[in-house]
Amino acid sequence: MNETIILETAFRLFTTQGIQPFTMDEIAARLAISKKTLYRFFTSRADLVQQVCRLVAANFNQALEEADQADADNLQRVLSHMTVNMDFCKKTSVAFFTDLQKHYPVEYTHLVHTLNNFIYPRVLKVLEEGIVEGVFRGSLHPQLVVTILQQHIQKDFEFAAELVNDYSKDEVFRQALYLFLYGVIAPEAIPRLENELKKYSFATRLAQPKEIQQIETDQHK
Amino acid sequence: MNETIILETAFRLFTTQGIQPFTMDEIAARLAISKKTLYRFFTSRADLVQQVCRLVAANFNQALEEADQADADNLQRVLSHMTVNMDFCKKTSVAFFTDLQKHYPVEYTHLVHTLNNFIYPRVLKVLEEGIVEGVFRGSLHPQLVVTILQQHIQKDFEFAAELVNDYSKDEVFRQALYLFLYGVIAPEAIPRLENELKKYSFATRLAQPKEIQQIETDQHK
DNA sequence: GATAAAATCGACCAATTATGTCGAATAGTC
DNA sequence: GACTATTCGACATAATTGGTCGATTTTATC
Repeated sequence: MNETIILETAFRLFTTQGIQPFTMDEIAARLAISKKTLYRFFTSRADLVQQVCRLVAANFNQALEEADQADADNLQRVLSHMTVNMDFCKKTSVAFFTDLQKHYPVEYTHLVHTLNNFIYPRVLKVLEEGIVEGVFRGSLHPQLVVTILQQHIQKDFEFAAELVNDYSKDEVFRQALYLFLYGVIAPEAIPRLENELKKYSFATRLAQPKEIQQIETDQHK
Repeated sequence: MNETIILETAFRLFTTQGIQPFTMDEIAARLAISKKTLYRFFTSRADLVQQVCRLVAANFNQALEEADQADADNLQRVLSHMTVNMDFCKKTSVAFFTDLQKHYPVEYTHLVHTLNNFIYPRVLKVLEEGIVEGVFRGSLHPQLVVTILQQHIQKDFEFAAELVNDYSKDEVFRQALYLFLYGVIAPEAIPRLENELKKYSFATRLAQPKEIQQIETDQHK
């Protein structure tokens, strides 16, 4: 048994289903190891949680850096940044954050701070450059917009968690994304935006039943 | 404060986020009442859980009865039954069932039994009639198919919960639904099925971004 | 507005549950 | 077979949570 396997298992369980449902006994049982072994690699539960948080942050940053690698203009960059963020929100259960906030408040604050510091400076920079370039509306106050965006995403995240009922998480984030993009884009750049969005439509379209498209085609015959 | 409000709050919290995350203190706090008041309406936590389960069952049955009201043939009935079931799966968090199974095993068994008894006899009857009518394949063993269906849905439910990551719950259940429908339908009734499915497409289409449709239309200009 | 009854509060206790420890057992190496 | 490294799971201790109860507030009635 090694540290990586334990950490990755904990990461998967915690981020998808929350921290509290998994006791140290439970985790050890799932890995088919004893608690003693578990405590050999992680000095305490708090230690395990902290390392999972680091992994969360590292993954998020890595996704952003990969997005940055691509040769892209400012419109494309803001889109890819937002997509990374959206995917992160979809992948991560709110339970993870609520459990973290309640039981490891310091760690929670730190993680949120870290995540924000990864994405918002990037978005800010791209917004500022894009405004100069004319792709985003000149009336935008970039710093303020980024702060507001930060608030909105947090709310959407909580909202999506409670409303899995009627709308899919997917749809909530997609709508919020569009709201933001059309909110910042300069009117004359709208066609460009829609063209860029089309490139992303493949990913979002996975959620659309092929059967129905088929049926419609049949109808048109 | 009255019993209904408490019960409905607990119902909403439990079914969407699981039972264990909500202590009696937490529930009381959310309702802005004291524990004493809470215990005036529900003699124990087990009592509250039990009543929530009854409400779950009642809602499920009501949805099925409403579906039965409509004047429909056997194909339409099987579709509406399956849709009710699918919606129920989408609305209800797995955490609710896993918590129930672990901490209130008797209640769990009873609820599952009750839910199954609501839906599967209905599906069985419609399948049997539909086979005679020729809308479903004559080679089907209805009783066996229903039992298998029951197993499959349970698995899909667990699966959907773990994979919220990459696919939306929506899509998992939709694919499973199509798999079942095309699995039982008689080849000659496929056009009818596809026609019926089209009526449901509105509901499933909510998940499709209007913007993208718009963009596509623009492209075609 | 005085009095009684009903409802509410939240501190408290007891029981459950979880974390973290430790001696014993097992596996591997020379 | 002796020595080391690793694993096991029972157990003690700490933390959490279900459930109780007297004190207090609110409501109803005269």
